Order: sequence, then C-alpha cells, then structure tokens
Amino acid sequence: MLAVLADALVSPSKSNSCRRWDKLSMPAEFDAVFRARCSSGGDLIRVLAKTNACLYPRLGITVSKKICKTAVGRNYMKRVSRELFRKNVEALQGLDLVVLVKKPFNSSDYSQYIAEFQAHVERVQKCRNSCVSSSAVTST
RNA sequence: GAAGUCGGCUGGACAGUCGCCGCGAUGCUUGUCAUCGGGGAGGAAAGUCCGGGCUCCAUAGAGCGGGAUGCCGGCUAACGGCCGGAGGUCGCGAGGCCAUGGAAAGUGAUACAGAGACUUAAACCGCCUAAGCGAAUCUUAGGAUUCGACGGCAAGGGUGAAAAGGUGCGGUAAGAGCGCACCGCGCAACCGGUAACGGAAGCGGCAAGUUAAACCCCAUCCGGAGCAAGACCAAAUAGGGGAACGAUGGCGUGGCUCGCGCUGUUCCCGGGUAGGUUGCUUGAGUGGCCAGGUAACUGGUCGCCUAGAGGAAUGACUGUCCUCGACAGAACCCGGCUUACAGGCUGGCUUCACCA
RNA sequence: CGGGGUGUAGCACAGCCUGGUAGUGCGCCACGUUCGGGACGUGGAGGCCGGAGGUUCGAAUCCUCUCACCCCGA
Repeated sequence: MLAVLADALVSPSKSNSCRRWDKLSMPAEFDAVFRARCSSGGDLIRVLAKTNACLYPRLGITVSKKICKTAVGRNYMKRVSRELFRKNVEALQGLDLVVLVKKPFNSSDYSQYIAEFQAHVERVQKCRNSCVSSSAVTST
C-alpha cells in the first residue's frame, strides 16, 4: 500500500518534465508544518518538515528582521536556501519544508551552510518515516 | 611641493560552468514543457521630509477653521528645491553658515538676584549741600566755617542676560547730551539699482530693551484620499423574513457649515465577502551637436529604448589581475531634500614655501 | 504603502501644551523598632531627560534633522 502510493508520487516526476516544486504561501500552511513537530535544529538554521498531499515538495522560508536588518542580507539567505532546496528536490519528494534562519550568515559561511543543510536533509528523512507511519496509523 | 576649500565623475574588471525572473521566436507531448535569442537594481533603490503626475470622490466649488512658507529677482509641472544677487556673521584667504517680513496694530512673557525691569522705571552704598530752612562757632556789622534735615545727582560701586550711547574737553555744589568735537545711532531730500538694498547733502541730542522656532499681523500657497487608488471579467450564494421610525432624514465627504450627487432609513435573523486580468512602465526620459542665458534652465535637431515582480528575480564555483571591493535591493512613476558609504579618478580657487 | 505614538533614576510613569526648582510609586543603602526577619518609621544615594544642531539671557520643555522601539488601517 505504502509502496504503491510512493510509486504514484515519484513516477510522474521521473517520466514528465514538469515543474518539480512549489512554495508555501498561506500562513495556515506554515502553521500545519509547525504543528507536525518534525524538526532538525542546527547552528545557523532549523528545518521543519511534514508530509503533504501534493506531487512535489514545497518550501517556506522564514527570516525575521531581528536576524538581519537589511533586505540584502535577508534576500541572500532566502536565495541560498531555495537553491539548496532545488538541488535536493529528489530527496525531498512529498514533503513540506520550512527553513527557520536562526543566525545571520553571508557568502564566507557558504560551505558551512551547505554542510549543515545536507545534514538537515538527512535527518528530516528520518522524521518523514515516523510521520508517514503515524499518518498511516491514523488513516487506518 | 605642503596645507586648505568648493565641486564633478565612478562605485572591481575579464573568461568559463551550473542555477534564478520576465520577454520574443520555434517545436509538439499545449505544459508548473523544451531549445534558441535577448534583457535583468541604485547613487542613494533608503528615510518618507517636501513637491508634482496619475486615479476616484463634483469639471474641485464658497465661507469659517487649520496648515505651510517668509530678504530680493529668476528657473521650474511644482516645491520648503536650484541659480544669481543683497545684508549679517565667521575665516589671513578661497570660501562657510543664516526660518533674513512686521515689536509706533494689539495681547502676553522677562524666573532668581537687585534699590530699581518698562504709562521717560528706580536710589542700597555713594557724590553734593549752591539757592531757601534750622542749629553751633567765629565776627562790630555784613558775613564766613561746620553740622543737619528737606532736597539735588545718576559720575563710580554693586545685581543681572538686559539698568536708556562711547571717549575727551568745557561746565557744575555735585552732576547730567547740559554744551562742544570725534565716533556710533535715528530720520532723510536726492542719486544708483527691476528689486532686496547701497551711497548721501541735510536734520535730530539720542529715542521704553529683548522675545513673533509666544499668541498674533501682513504677503503668498494649500480640497480629500491614495495603485491594497481605480477599471474590467467572473464562479458560488443572495436579491428573503420580522420589528421600529418617517424625508428640515441617511450615505458619498475628509474639522465644520453651505453646496453638489445618489438614495427611504435603522435594528435583529439568514446568506455572502473567492479568483483572474489590467493599472505596469515611452517618460516633465536620456546621449551627442547647435543656439539663447552670468547661471539654474530653455529651445531646435539627430540618435537610443534601459527591470516590471506579486511572499517578491543577480547567487555559487573555477581561473587571471588590481588598490582585495563600502553603504546597501526597484514594488505606480517622476523632481528635490536628508541620511549611510571602502576607496578611486578629476577640475577650479586660496594661503605658505622653494626655483626661475 | 499609508497613518499615529513613545524614549526621563534599576523598573513603571508624571513634568513638556504655558521655557527658569527634574518629581511620584516600587526597588536600593543606612539608622531605629524586634530575640531575629517581615511590615512600619526616619534619613540618604542614584538621572548632563535617546543623539546632533538651532532659537533664547536661559531648553527635559520650542523648532529642524536623526536613531531605536511600539501600535493601527487596507
């Protein structure tokens, strides 16, 4: 049952060349991810995840004005986060992701940020399994 | 060469790979698609401090109220901006700074200190006792000297942010623009200038100061709200029920009144508020040349097209070079102001030093 | 995008309009009271009023610029 569902989720992205990701825009979608309580925290960022019903992963980014006062800095952090998200789309199928920036960083911290993001992606995979099993339990 | 002063320009460069957001063309599998081509943040994009355009409200009207500006002339779509000039003030100078109209239109304020603080005010210490008065002494008399009160004075001290010109000579009992000389000040015929203002014969013994970024007066200007303005398409639902009031009422409409436009109004129950397209970038635009003007700027002509998103697009890596890269991201659009900013390039002028 | 407000002692606020002495409550310190503490009483310290400039004889107060923080509307 689970395998069939996963195949149905993955197969169109393999065969079709459609767009493979989307953004979170509504506050209610953010709240849903926060309530799922599957998170992975680090020095620079905190990543929250939740399974979704879409055919592609979705991303939401939060950078508060307290972290970085200038729009240039905030835009940089969001841009870099989006790029890494796109590079890891294959690994994040069927997930809603929220990236919470905790500390400011710039281009000199880029390599550190890459390593941390990759670690978060792997940890979030574990969270997905628990989430999926729990959702399966509740659905049955 | 050093120091200074006032501007102007610029805001890492080149090549490659992988990515991001629109646009155009092509393809077919008509898509949240692929390929190719071309474009992709600033001098401040910022603060939102002013002024406009644009949109709706009436073609934006009248009065009161409120606000803004404030030497003069010009530029401009407009401005609290800019340019030129005048005055004041600081600087050896180039230059800097100045909300710089009115205090004999009126109302207020001027604490504390001080004798006295504003209808020519006041006398604490002080100076004087001339004339008139009283007393004492001397004197033959006339009178002289001393003291006192009444009184005179505003020179000096002292207080204060401010005490009603300064210096000198005369004058006087002591003094005082009381008189005179010079300086300062006020008024000013006349002359120059578009004007602000400048010069100035002459006149006046000299003025109740300061504060209008206190109220105020004068002059000029200002209707309100803002692209989530507004326009169009349009799914679904509703276009019903009950009660009360009564067209000098309600809404648009903003501080108020008038006026204008629309319209029965209010309360309760029920229903409903989606989404998309557009506004959205060719404009008071910009580069060269010519002409006018001291300049800001204006006119003519030839060329150029230079982001347009909708939770928001420029990054990462590699190589080379250098001075090793600051402040920082368009959100309807322009003109300014203000603030932030690693540096680099460049021009005018001033002072000092040296050489010729 | 537009509109509005607040910065004053360690904390919460007055004072600003109408310029001249910076005050109130809690807290802090000392003393008294108590066997000791709390409460109470008496006394005291602590602020160049967010920053810069201007007007004025004089600015927390008036004006201009600026920096933080907060609230509201669509």
